[in-house]
Amino acid sequence: MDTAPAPDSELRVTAPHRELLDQVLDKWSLSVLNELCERPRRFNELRRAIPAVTQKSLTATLRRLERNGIIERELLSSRPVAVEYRITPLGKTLRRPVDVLLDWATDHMPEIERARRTFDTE
Amino acid sequence: MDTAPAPDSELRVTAPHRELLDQVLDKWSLSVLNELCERPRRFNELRRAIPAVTQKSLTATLRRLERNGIIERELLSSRPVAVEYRITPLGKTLRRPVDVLLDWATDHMPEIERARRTFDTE
DNA sequence: CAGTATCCGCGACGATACTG
DNA sequence: CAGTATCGTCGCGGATACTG
Repeated sequence: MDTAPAPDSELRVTAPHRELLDQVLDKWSLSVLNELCERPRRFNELRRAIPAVTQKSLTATLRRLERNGIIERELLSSRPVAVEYRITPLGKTLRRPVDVLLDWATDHMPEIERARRTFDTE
Repeated sequence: MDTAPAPDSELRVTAPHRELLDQVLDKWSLSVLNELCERPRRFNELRRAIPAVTQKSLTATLRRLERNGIIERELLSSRPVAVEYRITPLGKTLRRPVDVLLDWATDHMPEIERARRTFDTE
């Protein structure tokens, strides 16, 4: 090899990585994941659980997560039509990284807010 | 307590969490972090290291990370003007969560690509 | 060298209305 | 109930030009 890379541990931020993170960590995905990690939900259950999301955005989020194999959609053949969304085994593996990230955010939020105030007032 | 929450481990996706993740995991932040984790860099060093980024976006990314206390900007009083960016202790704590996330992405990329192909062809 | 200023396109997202 | 369709807004990010 010529360019002698990787000093300690590489971050490897490739285009596919970025695209994947954009799909999986987008605005509503974490909230949806949160709900579906507890138990399967129907569409309107999710709407009620995440009041700020619109139909359109929720549908888009669900499709995106389904396409990436994170969640599953099952059409229950009942009277008016019912759909159940549940997390897949692959989706469950995403939980740990997300938890680590949210723990980081929670732990360092005070420090970050201090940094912001300092930055904003000088 | 009344609403008996948290079945296993809660995800806690609050608005501040989302805002923070948006600031810290945005399009170019991971690449910048990657570079600055190795060693401090000057502005144009970063541009060369991340060829796809524009001046404007790089500047914006650096400001945002600086505001959140993730990186530091030092103005070196040399002849033409030199600026050095380096990661802060707080910034270093972000490394682990990001690594976990990227490892997840790397590990599951094949499975995810399979899921996408399946979804797209049916 | 390290930015700032300006213009602009494009995709994300919301609001609203309609449907099998 | 679980969507689709349409319209409109807004802001990110790119392209380009200029500056201390």
